[in-house]
Parts: sequence; structure tokens; C-alpha cells
Amino acid sequence: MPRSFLVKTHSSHKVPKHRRLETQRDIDGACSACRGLVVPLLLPEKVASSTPGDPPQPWDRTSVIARISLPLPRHEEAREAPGPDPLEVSRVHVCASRAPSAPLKDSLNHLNLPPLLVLPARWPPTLGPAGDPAPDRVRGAERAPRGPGGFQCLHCRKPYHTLAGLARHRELQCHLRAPRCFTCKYCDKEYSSLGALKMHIRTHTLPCPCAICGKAFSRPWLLQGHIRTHTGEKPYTCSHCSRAFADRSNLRAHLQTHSDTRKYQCKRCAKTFSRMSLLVRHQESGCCPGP
DNA sequence: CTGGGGAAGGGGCCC
DNA sequence: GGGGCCCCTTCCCCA
Repeated sequence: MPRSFLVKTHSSHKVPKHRRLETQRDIDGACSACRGLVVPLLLPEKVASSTPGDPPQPWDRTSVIARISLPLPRHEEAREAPGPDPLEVSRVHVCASRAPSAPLKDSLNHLNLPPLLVLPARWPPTLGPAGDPAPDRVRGAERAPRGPGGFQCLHCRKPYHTLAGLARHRELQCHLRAPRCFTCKYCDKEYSSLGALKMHIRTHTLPCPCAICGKAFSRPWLLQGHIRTHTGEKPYTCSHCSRAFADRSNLRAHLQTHSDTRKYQCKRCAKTFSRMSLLVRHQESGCCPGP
């Protein structure tokens, strides 16, 4: 039976590696479009940490992104007039310019943290104890000409006398010129370019059907690989044992079985594995039960 | 429980 | 911007 007919079950703790990386990147880099408005601060660990016994919290780190509650514009998604492709793009996220493929669901947004602090141009250029270097955009704010009242939009440099004025400006005008994110209407994943979104949407529309069995794929080369399962073609041959494979990645995994060095090692029992999935399965099977 | 093969998903990169 | 390809990863199955 083809795997595609099986129901995909995701265990909650299993997250694709690339997604974990993106999540980490989001946490470390916050929102790139609004980076200048997010101030990394060093907080004392005893302050930042949650109480013992609590599950680890995102802010249980020495370096965190401080979030201060102020009556200021939040990162909000705004419904807009039809975007570049009204058939495919259902919403436009106006605040962020993210790395391609970074789903916002996995970003800080899901942490339910307070709104971000919007800094005036006069914000002190040096922050944090121990002489930590100030964030880039804080340095940028230092260089930027100041408004008459000391508040200035870092995006368009308009001066404002009051913080509320600046906030209103960012809410109503300036953010509209910020880079957009394009949201998939099928799953709400967001992308910084229309091309990346269209590529993703193919995983929903599956425009490449197999003429033999009818199974559909998102991309032609995926279909090509699938057709090999019908034809039996195996163009990738192992140079060690002459075994052939239909998929290059499977050949690569196979080559690991010829290798003396196993890349993946259990940190507790030091046992090594040729594939990460084997290591994960080893750890999940209770090899090394936790304390 | 472990090792390995088969099939497939999906993002990134390059042309 | 789109297509092809690469690479990594996951999931399932079987020995």
C-alpha cells in the first residue's frame, strides 16, 4: 500500500529539524521588519526564569527579548484589499519581513507574549549590563536625526512630538510600506515572497498526477520519483555493493551503512547510529530513561 | 529493539 | 518568477 494512503500521524514532540531551526531563528532574530523596535535585554536569570517545577519557558534564557506592555500598536494582521494574487493569497501580514519559508505559527507569535516596545529615537544607545553591545537598530536610532519632540519613526524618519503620535503613525501609515508576508489560504503558513507561497500552495493543490495510479504530487520531480516505483528504474547505484536505488537520498542513507563512522551518537549511552531517525527511535524506546 | 530500505514531503539554490 | 534539482528529513515497513 502506498504510504500516501496512510494517515499521517505527528507526535507532538516530533518537529522537523528545519522547523526547529526556523523556530530558533525566529526567537533569536525576532521580526526582521521590526527589529529596530525590539530591544534585546539581559535580564537576571532569577528574574527571567519561571518558578522551579514549571515547564521551561521561552524566557528562561539569559538573553531574552524584552516585551513591555504599552498601549502601542501591536503586531496585527490586517485584512487588506485583494493582494497580488487574490485567488491564492488570502491575507497579508503587514508587519514582518521574514526569511522565506519561516512559518509564523512557529515564531514568537504563538508564545502569547505582551506587545513589543516601540522605541523613540532618543532611546539610549547602550543597553544592558556588563557593557553589552547595543543592538544594531538601537545604534541606528542613535544615528538617526531626532524629531522635534524626540520621537521619530525609524522606518520613514518622520518626527513626532509624542510617543502616541509615533504610535498612531506606525499603526495607520508607515507600516503599510513595510515588507509584506503572504499567507497560504489553506493552512495559514506565511511567506515573505509570492513565489515561495506559490511553491507551498502546490503542496495543497498537487498539480502533478501520476498517469498510472492517479496519485498526485506537488512537483514534477516528485512525480518522476514516484513513477520509478512503477517502472522499477533505479538509476542510483552504490559503488561499494552495486545495489541500486531509485532515490539519491536513499542511496546516500545506504552509503552510511558502508561507513565506519556513525554520525549520530546517544549522549547518554554513547551508542552510535547511522541515521538520526535511528537515534531518535533509540532514545524514544527508553534506552536512557530520564532522572 | 535495531538496522536498513522504500517512498515521499518540503525548503533552498541555481539557472 | 518558474522549473529543475539538491539536500535533508520523516514515516512506514520488514528482517
